[in-house]
Amino acid sequence: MYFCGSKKYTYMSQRTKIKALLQSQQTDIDVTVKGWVRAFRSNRFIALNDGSTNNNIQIVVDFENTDPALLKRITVGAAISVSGKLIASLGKGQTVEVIAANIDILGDSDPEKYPIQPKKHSLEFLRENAHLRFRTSTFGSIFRLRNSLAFAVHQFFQERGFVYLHTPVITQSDAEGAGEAFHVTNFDLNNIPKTDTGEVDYKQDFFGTSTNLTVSGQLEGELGAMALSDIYTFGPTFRAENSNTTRHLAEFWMIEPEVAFNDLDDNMDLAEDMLKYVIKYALDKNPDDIEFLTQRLQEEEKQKPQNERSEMSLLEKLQFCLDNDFERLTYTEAIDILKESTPNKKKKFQYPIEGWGTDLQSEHERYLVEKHFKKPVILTDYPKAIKAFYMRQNEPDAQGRETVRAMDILFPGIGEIVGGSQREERLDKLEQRMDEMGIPKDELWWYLDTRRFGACEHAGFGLGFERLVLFVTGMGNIRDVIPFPRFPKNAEF
RNA sequence: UCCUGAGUAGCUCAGCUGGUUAGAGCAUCUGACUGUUAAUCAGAGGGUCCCUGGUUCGAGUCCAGGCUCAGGAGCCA
Repeated sequence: MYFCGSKKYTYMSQRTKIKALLQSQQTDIDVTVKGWVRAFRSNRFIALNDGSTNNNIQIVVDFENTDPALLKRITVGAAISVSGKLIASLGKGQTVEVIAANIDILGDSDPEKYPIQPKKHSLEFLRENAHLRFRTSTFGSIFRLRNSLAFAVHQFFQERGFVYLHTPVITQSDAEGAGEAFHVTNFDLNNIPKTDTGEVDYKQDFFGTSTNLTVSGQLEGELGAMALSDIYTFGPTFRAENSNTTRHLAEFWMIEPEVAFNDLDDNMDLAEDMLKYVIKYALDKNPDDIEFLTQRLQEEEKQKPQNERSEMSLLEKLQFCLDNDFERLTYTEAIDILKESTPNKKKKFQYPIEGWGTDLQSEHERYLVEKHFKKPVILTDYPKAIKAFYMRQNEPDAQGRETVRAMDILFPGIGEIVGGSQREERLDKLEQRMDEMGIPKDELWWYLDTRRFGACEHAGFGLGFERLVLFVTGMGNIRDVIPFPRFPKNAEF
């Protein structure tokens, strides 16, 4: 426990973290190190890890002069404390090692029962052991990177004077229509109060109304931006969609900046700057983890046929992303490119491009990003009919086609990582659109008030944090980049 | 939710057209060895073949239904 007060507490009693030991310029010094045993070889060499880095420190045990009963308890997964001398390593493979003078077993780990072995495990198996998977090199690296990215997000916005706004997790309506919401209720589900007409009587529920978990903080975010100018949210978001993919979670973290007086171009600049900033931060802060995951991905790609392997390594992909401007084009331009594309002409698309107005399929987005431009792409000005009610309407073009000021950022291997728009600030246009789409205006009276009192141009976007972590770690399944994933048929841990 | 594939030892997997006692590598245990890096060598233990039902003299294998997982699609971030 760490207390603030008149007395000073050291919260790491004489323990040196392994990251610091491995970087130590000094040798022949006495140290104490604590961690979990990753491997114990030849009764002599302990690979010890404490999570401060993906590298282990080697502990050398004088087994001939150590109690055999103690040696038997140095098993994979055990927590131990070692004090001894840090020396330049006598063997190859590491620069320094600790010659153990004293070893304490802090917590035993029964080798017959401990599931994590010093070998390759499948990601599926580790997902079933999510409580222990932090102890593997891969997941250690993933969650250190996730931490760095989260911190970098805050630092990016804080440096620019944004206000971190906490939007509610429990909301009254699913007005945005951004997917199915989870209901929140305090009713006894075996005895739900009904009205005379047989409908659920929400008046008797905790909030006196039907409530659910938030599907987006955007609408509340806009309220903040209409006074604080520049805000962002960063919190959990919930969707009850029955999505079974490598890119969807029922509980995920979303970053949603909302900026007054910004138009769509400003919005795109902000999103691109932010993505580059946080990726650069991760590269600078966690080079060892990126390096490890780069190698992991290379090993994994060796299993694939040649034509499915990616041209760039993970490290190269991240660097490439920093060094190049994202390609910006309109939906209409994208349709023209797709129409003229080889796969479309050769009828290789499962959904051929037939005309203007329908939404792009995953295969089309992948073609644009991975084959045509070979870099991140920002698509703008989508057809009005396929986008949300709050997006600002453009003037119809010469052919009478109606679009809105939307933007989607598409990343290689991930697809849509950011979705955003300039918002419709004109009350009449907004109300008309809500009527057309059947959005209840009375429930959103507070949202419409921002258009009644001091409305102004503004824009924002939503970034799926796990999709960003997917990209930076090079992992293939979104369930592996959040500590305890929530998805259909699974809420374990 | 749809399509495809999978479920066999703690893990990763093999098991052919149904046929005695279901196999391998790694892990574990015992012993040997001791500057190892996925240590090595010898031996041992370890199975509800996902579940339920069916066909058959006989089912890990065939059929039906279900459950779970993976990949792809849809929805989206």
